[in-house]
Amino acid sequence: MAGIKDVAAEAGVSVATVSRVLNGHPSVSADARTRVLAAVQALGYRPNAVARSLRTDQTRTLGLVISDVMNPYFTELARSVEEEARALGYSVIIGNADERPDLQDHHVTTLLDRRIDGLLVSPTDGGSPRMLEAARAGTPMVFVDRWIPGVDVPVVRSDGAAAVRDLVAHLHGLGHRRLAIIAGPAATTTGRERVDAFREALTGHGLALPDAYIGQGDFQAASGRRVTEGFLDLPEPPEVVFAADNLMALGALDAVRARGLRIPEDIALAAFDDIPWFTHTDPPVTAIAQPTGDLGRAAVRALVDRIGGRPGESVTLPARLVVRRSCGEPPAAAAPRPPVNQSPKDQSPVNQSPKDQSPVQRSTS
Amino acid sequence: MAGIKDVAAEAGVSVATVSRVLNGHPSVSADARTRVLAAVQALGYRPNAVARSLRTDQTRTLGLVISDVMNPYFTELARSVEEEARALGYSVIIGNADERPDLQDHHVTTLLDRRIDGLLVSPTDGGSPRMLEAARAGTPMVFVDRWIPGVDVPVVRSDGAAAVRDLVAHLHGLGHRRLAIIAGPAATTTGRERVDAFREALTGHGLALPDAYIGQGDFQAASGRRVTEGFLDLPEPPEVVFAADNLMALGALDAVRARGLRIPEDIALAAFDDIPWFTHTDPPVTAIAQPTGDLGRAAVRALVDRIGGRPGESVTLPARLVVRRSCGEPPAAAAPRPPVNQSPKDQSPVNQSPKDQSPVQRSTS
DNA sequence: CTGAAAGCGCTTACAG
DNA sequence: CTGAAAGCGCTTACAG
Repeated sequence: MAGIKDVAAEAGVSVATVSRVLNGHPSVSADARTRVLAAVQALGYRPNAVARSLRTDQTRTLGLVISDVMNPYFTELARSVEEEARALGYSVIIGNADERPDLQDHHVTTLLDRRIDGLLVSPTDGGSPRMLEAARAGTPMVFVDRWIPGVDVPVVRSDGAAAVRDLVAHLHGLGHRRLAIIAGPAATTTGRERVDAFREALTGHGLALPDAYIGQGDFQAASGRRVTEGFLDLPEPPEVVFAADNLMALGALDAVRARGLRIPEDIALAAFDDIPWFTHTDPPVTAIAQPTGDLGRAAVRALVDRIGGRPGESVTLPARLVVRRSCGEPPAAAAPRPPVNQSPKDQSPVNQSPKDQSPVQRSTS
Repeated sequence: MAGIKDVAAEAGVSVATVSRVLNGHPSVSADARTRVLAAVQALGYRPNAVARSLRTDQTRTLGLVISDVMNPYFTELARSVEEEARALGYSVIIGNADERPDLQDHHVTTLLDRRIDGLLVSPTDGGSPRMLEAARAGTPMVFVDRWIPGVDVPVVRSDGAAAVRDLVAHLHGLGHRRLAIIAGPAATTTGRERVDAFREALTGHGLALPDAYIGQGDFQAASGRRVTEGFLDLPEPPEVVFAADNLMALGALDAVRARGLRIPEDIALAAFDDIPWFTHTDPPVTAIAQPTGDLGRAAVRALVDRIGGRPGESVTLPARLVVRRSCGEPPAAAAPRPPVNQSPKDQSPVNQSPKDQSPVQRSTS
């Protein structure tokens, strides 16, 4: 593979000059520039990014550590992150923690060893050692989706509280009174917040959230199934199961189906995180949709700001309720608060435009 | 950040000695080793992978260029690739081509600039310039899922011909005679092969595949929708639509639903590539499942072999038919050839073990 | 067993 | 505008 020396020789200049034209340095004669460019072309020369990184101390690479690639929500997040990063001249290396703190640490370590310029993390837990260390050491970093309280890093996330209130109002309007939740890990902010938002919304309607109606899941399908089975075994099973993510909703569907029960007649189901397939499940699943693409893009911009020494903006975007049929047919008129996006067509999200929504709330970290 | 010099100073040895203990070189005194290790510990030293790569000319990194991350099939493939790579001491950088040759080339270029040790590709097309160039230049490379004829690189893929025959037999047994296919891009091997296999299977039953029943899709949901609408507009619409991937099947579901038609009563649907959600769609979708995890792992092993100078084994694994209800209720007994995996429970794949299946056919490239 | 030194492929002050 | 030279953080023959 041709190196910079070969190009210099071919062009009849020094490697310094080659480097200058390659990096757009102004002081190069037109003649030299032409010859260098020709040589580059002739040899098919491509600069060695490893050597350049060592010298310049920057890799133009971002690390993204997510909790679970198999979760469509994170897949979409990863996709939008890569897009925005590419637009800004960065590559991204994805590390999949699979909801395991040890794997998360493995990826953080590997990424840091490779001297990535900045780190985007959706923490699996309260903070694995290496991750906390990275934050303390001043590595440019921003949290997406999930974050760790007390760590001074910008947070880009969505606030589902209003949507959860809409959901509970919708359920209450449908006559449901015994509502249960499949919670995510308490070690995650999203795990906690969604339960809190749900509980508060219930309180608003004079309803309680008994411990028996809080099932501990781990954001994976199997746990959704297990928890739902537990709910169904209760002397007084809930009328509604709200899964805190889409994979646990899949598990809940598995469990309900295995018992031969019908949704929503026998039990209603709703989920946090919307996905295209929810339009086509039996029945279509009522869900809370996040502006995932916007989150990914905002997170990259915040991180690139930090890398550039600027403050880096924390962003909170609203989620929204998408009503479908899994909680029961809403009465023709008179919903307590008009549910959003309840079009009869209800097109699958895959066909929609990528610009999800606009921010509702912003604050500088 | 502490460098090797700091460690050397702290331990009272030369950097050469530090390097030796870090790399497990045998000729180091026990005493020196102890002191170095203590210094490493004390300083929290981590070797700079960039510098090491420059020196050793290897990055311990694999590049994976896939056609579409948002496709659950490729997500799973990427996951298994990363797992196996990690087990073998490699990191992987994923490039998402989004079915665009120009983006594919962008990622190949970026990956090569970073001097990855080997490249795993599922080509989007007949071969973008930079990719062909990489193959010609002798970059260790292997194709997964899709490949390019005439390029001398090991291929790890699955053969769906037998499963497609099973599918057609199943459909024929159900009384269907007008069968249509939503094809993938003709520039991809999987795009072509699935149509060919379908046509041949039809011929086996004395059925033809008229041009009007071959819709040109691009493996994306929108194309599945568009093609299906075209089918439904035909004077004599097909009785069955077979989508060549799961995203186009999603689009087909959208289209059928928008027309207010029922599956399988009004039109039957089957898909290539199985996903957990197919169990819960309305109705559950009959699909052809690939041993995705096995493919990813075999591909990594083949690539690591090539990197190590060994030949690198091409592998072909069989896909299998999973019968559900989207093509009609099979007659209680007497299926023409017993469809595989038609358990009444039909558990969602998410709960199954990761070891998919064993190879049926192997050949050394 | 150990250290001084060269060198991986670049970039960038420093002179001229 | 241009080139010689230093140096980024490592690894590895080469002497000793």
